[in-house]
Amino acid sequence: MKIDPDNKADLSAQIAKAIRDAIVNGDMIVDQRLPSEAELADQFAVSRPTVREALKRLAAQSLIRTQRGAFGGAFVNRLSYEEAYGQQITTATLLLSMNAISFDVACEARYALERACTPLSAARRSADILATMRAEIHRQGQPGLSDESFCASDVAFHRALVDGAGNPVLSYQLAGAVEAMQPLMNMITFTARSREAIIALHSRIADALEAHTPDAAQKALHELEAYTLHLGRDVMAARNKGRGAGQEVRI
Amino acid sequence: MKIDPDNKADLSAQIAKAIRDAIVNGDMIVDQRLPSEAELADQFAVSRPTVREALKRLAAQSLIRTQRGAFGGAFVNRLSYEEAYGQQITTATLLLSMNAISFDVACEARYALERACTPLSAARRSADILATMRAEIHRQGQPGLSDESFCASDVAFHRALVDGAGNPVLSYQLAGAVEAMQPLMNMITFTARSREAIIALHSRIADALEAHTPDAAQKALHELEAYTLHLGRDVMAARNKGRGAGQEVRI
DNA sequence: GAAAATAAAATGTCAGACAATTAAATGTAT
DNA sequence: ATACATTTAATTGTCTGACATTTTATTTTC
Repeated sequence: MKIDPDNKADLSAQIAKAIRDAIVNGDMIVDQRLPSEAELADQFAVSRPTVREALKRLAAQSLIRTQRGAFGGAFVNRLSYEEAYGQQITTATLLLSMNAISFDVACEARYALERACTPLSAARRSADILATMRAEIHRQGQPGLSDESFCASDVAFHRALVDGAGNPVLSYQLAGAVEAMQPLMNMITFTARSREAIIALHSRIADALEAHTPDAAQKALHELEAYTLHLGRDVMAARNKGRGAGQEVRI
Repeated sequence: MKIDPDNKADLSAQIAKAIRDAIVNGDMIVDQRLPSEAELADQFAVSRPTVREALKRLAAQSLIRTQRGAFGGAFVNRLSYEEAYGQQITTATLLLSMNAISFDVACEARYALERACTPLSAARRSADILATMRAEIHRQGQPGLSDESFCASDVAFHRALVDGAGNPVLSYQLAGAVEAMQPLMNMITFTARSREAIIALHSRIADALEAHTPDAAQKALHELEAYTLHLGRDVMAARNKGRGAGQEVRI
């Protein structure tokens, strides 16, 4: 791992890469202690600040954690689901916000992913998950609920649908997708009219899961996608009126 | 953004968070230049090495890029699909390799995600994608192909299936899932026997996409999942023989 | 034997310097 | 006047050395 060819790229980036490779390849295992900063500086023949920059890069990716004091140091970190969730959401959010993604594409991806979970959720949905969904539906029907709160509840509902599949890997993968698209979806829920229709479809989905009828859930989800797409296009059209723009939108 | 309360956490982490928030919230837009390291050190009332550590953290997440020389500096980076892919794959790989994920759970998640793409792929599959799939199938049938090469080809085939949906957001979301599970899948393709069955199912999937028959593709994918699961369980059983272990496995 | 003081090891932070790189500004020759 | 070379200034990259802070192990003291 100590190799460091004499190319002219950032030393700290090269060192970070060497250590990252060692971790990903399994040469260093979870909770293993890295050499101290001073020792690493020696090994790589660089100064301590350079080593520190490399370590901060790894820390930013949750690959290592550091502990101060005697017998402290940098340790290979076990990447938890929570940390991975967070990174996933940040990355997905930035990807969507920085690149002109058409509403259609984002919407399609979101519902395609959710449909992947629906059969599993219908088979396994726990009483807990169902209760969450019912509670969110009830909340969405409250008069005077702000747009932000409605959207947050919408996200919570869809997350429950995903979590209902009882597969943590799926939940991890989809959390980013669903949460990152919230700002996009926010735009289309500002009328009381659309809320009613959305709530009705949410109820149908919850009913279908409760009845263990995946096809019915799938159908309701498809209708929700079509309705969302329809509303989204209306909003886009209104937005772009007089601007002559296409469907591309910066969220 | 300059605020920095006097809590006792790492200064560089706090500064990184402040800048990251500014970027995520849209206070700083793509390609905008950050103040120079010296200016940031002034603003946050810390030393330049501390600022640099913060910037390296952000660079590790592809949030900024730096340029040397006059009129250089740190700039907000447009997160590209490629960079996001890479991070996704790294994160997913570590998540799976560091946490004891049962083969069943990983397998289920992978095929659930792929099934989400299949209807779209069947509707839109380009000649290009079909050609890729056919080429990979042909490659998989070559005698003397190493296990590693077979697995790489398998991954390429499944990526083509995903990319066939023609939705970059979906491709991004699934790239990590599919690639991260490669090591898991590697274990189950070491017999010539299983290769034949897998190739046959790949062909059926390609045929179904070409014929625009999503149901047939879905059915073949289901069978592939069942077969994969079956093989995987055999491998697990053989592995754990005499160890009295459960199904959990460290990849 | 228990509590307090001490020592040691490590990360966190700072200050100041120099090297390397890059684009703009300036100068020079054709 | 234009093309090319030189200088200059700004900025990141790196180094050295020091001190502060935190944490654990050890030693001392009662």
